[in-house]
Amino acid sequence: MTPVAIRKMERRKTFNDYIAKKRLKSTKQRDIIFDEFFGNYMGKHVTVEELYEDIKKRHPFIGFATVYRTLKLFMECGIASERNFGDGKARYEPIHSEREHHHHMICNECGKIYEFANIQVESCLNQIAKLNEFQLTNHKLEIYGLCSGCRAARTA
Amino acid sequence: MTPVAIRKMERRKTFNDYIAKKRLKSTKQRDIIFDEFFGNYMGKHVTVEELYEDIKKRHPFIGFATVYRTLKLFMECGIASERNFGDGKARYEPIHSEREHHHHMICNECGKIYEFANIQVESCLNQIAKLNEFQLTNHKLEIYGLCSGCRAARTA
DNA sequence: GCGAAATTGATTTACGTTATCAAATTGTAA
DNA sequence: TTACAATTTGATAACGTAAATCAATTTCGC
Repeated sequence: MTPVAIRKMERRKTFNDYIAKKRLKSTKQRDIIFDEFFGNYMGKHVTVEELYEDIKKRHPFIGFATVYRTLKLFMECGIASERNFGDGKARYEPIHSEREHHHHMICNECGKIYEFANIQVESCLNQIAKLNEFQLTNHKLEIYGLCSGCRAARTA
Repeated sequence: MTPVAIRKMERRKTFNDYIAKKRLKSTKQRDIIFDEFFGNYMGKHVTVEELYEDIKKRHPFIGFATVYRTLKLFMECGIASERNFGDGKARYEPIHSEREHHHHMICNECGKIYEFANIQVESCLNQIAKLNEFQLTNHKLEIYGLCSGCRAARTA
């Protein structure tokens, strides 16, 4: 089994446990949305609309509101994260692992989103939180600027 | 003159220069919004509505759209920054100084916003940008969690 | 299978932000 | 100062995302 498949199984367990704990119900819509989201969007940043359009191809009976609600559910149980890069649309991303937090560099010119992770930053933040007696649950770090490609294009 | 007053004057000059460079016009509405924003909201994070309501008390003739547009103008010339803490409303903040970048800790319980600055984080980010050939223009860092007060209240 | 509770999906509603446009204001050049 | 072009204003409409609504359907414990 590939690492991605294992990760998907882990998320599935977390989701099922959450459903059970909260006395929610397991439905085929939630299964479909889960499969689509964790099958095709690992490492991606998808808007609700994009995900909805994608799912509709194979499952035309699924409603827009259900996709919305299910993504919120994924967030609640901690298997997805929401990001906002300033274009007005929320973007959702399956969480890879609890340990490895990563961040984003967004190019102001072409809009491409690059990911990076940095241990130093993480330990800095933990120190800061500790110093301020703040119990850290999550954090977001975004760098805006010009990617190497657009920079080259500009000077050309 | 207080440091805050000096800073306000510096921002004023930046704004005037920007107006002149772009061949825009100096209006009494812009003056009023500038005074209010840089007079009462240094170190605060104000929504457009809050600022509008505040201004309306003394200047009932000012329009909502004008406040919006003027804040965008402040952003364009780099004397204000826009933040989004996940409640759907954009918040604006006068920029203290070009050098000292600061960040935010947001309590998930009481919603209070705490500020912090950290040189180590800044240098980390500069390194990361350099490594990825990314030309950094600005960045946002937000820590979400539980502040010490709410943590104490929860265990009590 | 029964029934309470949750979910769905189509739709409406809410809300923050942006666009529109006629009227007013500003800056400039004569 | 006057005239004129360009910008700005303010009220309102339009827009787009997210949330709320609600009857019909589905799930799940009994």
